[in-house]
Amino acid sequence: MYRHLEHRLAEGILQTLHRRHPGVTLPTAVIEQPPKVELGDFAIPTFPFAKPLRSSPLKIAEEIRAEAGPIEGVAEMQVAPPGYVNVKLDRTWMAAALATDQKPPTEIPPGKILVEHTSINPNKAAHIGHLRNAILGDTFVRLLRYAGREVDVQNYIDNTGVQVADVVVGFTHIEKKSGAEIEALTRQPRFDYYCWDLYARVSHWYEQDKQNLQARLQTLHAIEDPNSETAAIADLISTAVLRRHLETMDRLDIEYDFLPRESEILHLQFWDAAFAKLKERGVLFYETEGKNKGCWVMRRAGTSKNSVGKDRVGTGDSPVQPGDNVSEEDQKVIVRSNGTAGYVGKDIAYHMWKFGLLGRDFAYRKFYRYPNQHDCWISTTPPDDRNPEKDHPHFGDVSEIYNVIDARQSEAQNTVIEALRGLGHNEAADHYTHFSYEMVALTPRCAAELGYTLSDEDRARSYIEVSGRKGFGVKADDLIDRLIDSAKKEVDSRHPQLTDEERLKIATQIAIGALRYFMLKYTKQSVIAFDFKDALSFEGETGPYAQYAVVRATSIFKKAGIDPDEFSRDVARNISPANFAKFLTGEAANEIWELWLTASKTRYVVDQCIATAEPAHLAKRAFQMAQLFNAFYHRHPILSEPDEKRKQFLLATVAVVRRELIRTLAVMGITVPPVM
RNA sequence: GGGCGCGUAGCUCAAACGGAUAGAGCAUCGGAUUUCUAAUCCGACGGUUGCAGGUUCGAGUCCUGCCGCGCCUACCA
Repeated sequence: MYRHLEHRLAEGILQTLHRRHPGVTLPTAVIEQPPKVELGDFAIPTFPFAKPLRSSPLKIAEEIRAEAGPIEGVAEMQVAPPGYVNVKLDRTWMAAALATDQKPPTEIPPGKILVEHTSINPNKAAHIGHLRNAILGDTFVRLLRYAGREVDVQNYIDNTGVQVADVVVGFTHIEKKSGAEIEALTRQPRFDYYCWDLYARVSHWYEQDKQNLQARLQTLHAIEDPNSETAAIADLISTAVLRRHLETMDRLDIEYDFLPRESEILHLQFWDAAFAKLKERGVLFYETEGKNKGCWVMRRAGTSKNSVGKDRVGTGDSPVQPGDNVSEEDQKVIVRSNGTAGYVGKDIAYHMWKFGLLGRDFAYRKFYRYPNQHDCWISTTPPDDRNPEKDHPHFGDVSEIYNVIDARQSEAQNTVIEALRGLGHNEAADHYTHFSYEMVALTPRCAAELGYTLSDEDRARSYIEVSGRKGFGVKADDLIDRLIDSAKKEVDSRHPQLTDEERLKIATQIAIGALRYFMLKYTKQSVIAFDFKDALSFEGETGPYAQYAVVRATSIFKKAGIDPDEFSRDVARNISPANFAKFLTGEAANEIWELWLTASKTRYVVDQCIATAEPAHLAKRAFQMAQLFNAFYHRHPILSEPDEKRKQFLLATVAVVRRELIRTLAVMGITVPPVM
């Protein structure tokens, strides 16, 4: 509702100015929020209009105030020096709209959006860094869906790369296990933990004797032949670990629609199709000398087109031609001299498929069914898989994509975008968003707590990077377990009358709320220095704080014997919102009005999060709303309120805030327990 | 060397598009409940937004230079 009024206001202002000053080109009106509610609900700085209108900001503000006709929902405008128009909403009108949950119609842009997130190498357990990725990605999916967009969620599985090969080496060369023995192990609970340790041992084994790296090369090569015993073992392991990852993420209510695998990108010759087009358009060129001799290379994204070429200095943006002078260090090898495509090459092919530009498709089968009966599909290769399903959803061929991938890969991501551009797919490139975020590292204290010995240098750092290769990090399931244990202790002591099952369910909701909030409260570009003390906190700016506010709101209704949703419907039907007027006017009402105003901004903040690709705004908002509510709760006893009309008004306030807070938390993937 | 990012209170972080007195949480100290459960609330303390210039009516935000830190810069993925 707030967002709707903002648009209406911006238009009204511009119309007024255009009417008064025909023919003058004006910048779009900036609508801001005044620093304090007393000042108003919207603020329009008039400074930007001063120059084009050759007038003073104050005069323009006065002009807007006097000349703008009535705007529905707006009660009054005030001029504030040095140059603002402060706009006050018609509080009663607004409250009526909110209490009855009116949603102005919105235009939903056409086209499907594909969000790729998680994409963990299926060779070891997920760790806290992967949690950040999945929680950011899943929340972004929920944001888009809240805004009415159609979204496919994909989790890319690199099941044929070095990392999987390394664990295969661990099983076959270090542990010397047979296929049958490995299969038995995959049935163990938390097989991914087993791989976590083994992966670290393999890295150590390589370091001990460089000769051991031969095993990696052989294994990597063998995996590419789908009929080999090694490929079968790799598939066994990666599939089992993948299943574990899905289970881990399922604990956090994170679901996927489709799991494209690298094995299919290889077997279905996606790369060949892409390679042909890339050569044809001159995006790739064959290097005939230097260290990249014999490779097909591409200009690295972000390197200047005319910084190196001897005869091309200053010639502008002519396209790269085969044999063009791109210095060695500006070259990105896409196809190795042995003819195999590297990671970026396969990624280009995959992204052409995402946009429906490749002319090929995966085969599909069902892989994982969630408790809510939602199916997650996986890619498959027809000759090997005799029963790919004919009746599958249509994946790919989308109009916009978001790739949740950490900041370290931004260059690779930009190279894929440049390749699309080079192929002439500017439209696709423009709708390709690298949803970049920083890593989760450990505080030195946390690292020490985990039993790692630190150098003096490490101790002085503010954070230390985790390393899957070294087995250094906090595993996702371990963290979730600890959070649940910790929450369970609190619930046990607070609600001994509940059954253990009930208490565990509540503890789980609290744990997930704490974890998801923790991962969302930092902006993406901030490195999270992880510490158990912060992550296990349930007080202050945390998920449980916001959950608790909702529980309080619910308990008021419970005590009164009223169903909050039913109450809201009754407000819509029976109670004239005009009754609210006297409780919403005047200085004393500002504090409660602020609560209503905040509650009106859900959609506004959702749009802001999407526009900036930053879910942290939403977490901030949930906390602010909970904070305002807790203060309100403390200040205004509701059930004991003697004035019946005022009591109804206060209850309506609680109902609206509760509803919007539940919605906001739901977009973050956080549910609210019945009691806390 | 080049590319990207960061530097804000003791600590961890906010402040979309340049806007009114730079805000939270934690920590520290002091207070609040016979009430709809205190996982709560109120208050105090805490700032030359790394440094120096510039643009602007206005800069934490934009530009230039410098200092410090991180990541990327593999025929790995």
